[in-house]
Amino acid sequence: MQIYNTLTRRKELLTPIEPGKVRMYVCGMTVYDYCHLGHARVMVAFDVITRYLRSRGYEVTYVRNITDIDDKILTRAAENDEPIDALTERMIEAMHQDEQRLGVLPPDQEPRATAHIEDIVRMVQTLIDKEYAYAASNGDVYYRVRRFEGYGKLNNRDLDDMRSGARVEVASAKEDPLDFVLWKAAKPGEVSWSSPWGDGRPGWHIECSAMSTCCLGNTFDIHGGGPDLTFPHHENEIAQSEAATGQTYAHTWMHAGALRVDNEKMSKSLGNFFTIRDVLTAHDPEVVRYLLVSSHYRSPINYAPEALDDARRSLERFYNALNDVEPCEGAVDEQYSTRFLAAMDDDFNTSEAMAVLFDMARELNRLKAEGRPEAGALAAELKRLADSLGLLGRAPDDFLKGDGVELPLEEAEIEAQIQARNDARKSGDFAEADRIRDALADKGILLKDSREGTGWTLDR
RNA sequence: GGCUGGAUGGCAGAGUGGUCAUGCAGCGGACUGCAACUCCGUGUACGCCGGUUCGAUUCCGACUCCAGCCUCCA
Repeated sequence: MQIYNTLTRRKELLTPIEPGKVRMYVCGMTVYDYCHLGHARVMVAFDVITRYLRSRGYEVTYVRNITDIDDKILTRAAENDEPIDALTERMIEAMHQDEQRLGVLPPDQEPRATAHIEDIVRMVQTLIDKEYAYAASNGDVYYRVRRFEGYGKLNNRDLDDMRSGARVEVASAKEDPLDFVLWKAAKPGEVSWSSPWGDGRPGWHIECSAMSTCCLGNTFDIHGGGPDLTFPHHENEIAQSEAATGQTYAHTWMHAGALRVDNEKMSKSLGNFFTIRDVLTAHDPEVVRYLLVSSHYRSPINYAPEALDDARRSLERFYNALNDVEPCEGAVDEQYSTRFLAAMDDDFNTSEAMAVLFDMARELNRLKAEGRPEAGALAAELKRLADSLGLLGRAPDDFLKGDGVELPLEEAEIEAQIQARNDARKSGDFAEADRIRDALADKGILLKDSREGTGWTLDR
């Protein structure tokens, strides 16, 4: 199993600290708003990674945090005139719904920053004791970046290069402009926790260091996140954790590619984002997931409605192939799983893995056409492999007939029309038969004649 | 300016030093009453200029362009 490591900028063999076990931490959401497709991409990417590693026999402990205290949360709660807890609970629940609809399995642990204040304070104190941090005159505690030798190693960045670009903060209490905040002093009336340095709240980076260490130990196997977290967030995490523990923080750093719109990153600050829930009102969740899985996790994906149409047509191909086959036990040509595993073992190459699945679908269609009994075993194998990508888990009919989407006609009415058309066909009245078919097609019901009879699918 | 990636056929998107990615769309054929589904067949694709090589889309160098990070962002 090879994985691309952002830290070393090359693929490396996965060698878990504890044989057979993988401990993974992924930076999660700041819960002040609904998740957008960029978030979906990260969730799905690490969901596939987790599913696949498990299917390969690894015992994975997947931790993804929730940032439930932060400036943006305070601002939004104030704007809404809503208690902070109410806002964050609402958004967490929405996030769980979104995930669940996208077929993302819950992480094993979902620590919240506000539940780990003690751990955070303890880590800040350790950093102060080791002189990697200092309490400033304004009540903030800062990390002394220049004291940490390895600073910049994740991003291959030189401190002096950064310095020229760093903004000069007006009246800063920092010793050095590069220093970043570990603990923020509370302004009057703000939500706060008490600490040796006065009332305040944690800085953003420290919570991840504290919670990951807390849940997974000083050193763990994989640390992941979105593409925009490499700097400064992950760089700062390394500085905090390695200074505090004196040990390597994470072995492998994994970053998902950006989700773009019109060739620009989808992000809240650019305001060009689509929320997951909005997209799901018009598109089947599995179609959205398919779009996210069909590209390699590190490549950028350009979001466009046409891309979703393509994704839907591709899934239709799979479900058409799986339709009218009862999956069952049986021998299957091993080349499929061999190729699939080889692709996935190479840094989770889902695109290549999908190509194998399409080959299986073609073969399945052939077997079906010939009425061969091996079709059932091949269908089962196709579903089994696709399951490690979180795809093709439904009954084909559910997907092809809309699954929950409101139908333009009652099912019984559709069946009645099909019966009427078949009667017309039998009596040679093809004009009437075609009229019925066209009328149904106008409503989005597409008919398919086969040896077994006439079926239908919903055209979305 | 610094640091990362990237540029592949109509579109999306893998990959490889010399025979097929794959999907969608298109075209031809089969099946069908006609369609749909499906099957078979089908495409002078690898940004530009040099270099290495018997041979480069694939390796090396320059160039152009695109994106991300350098500020909160997944």
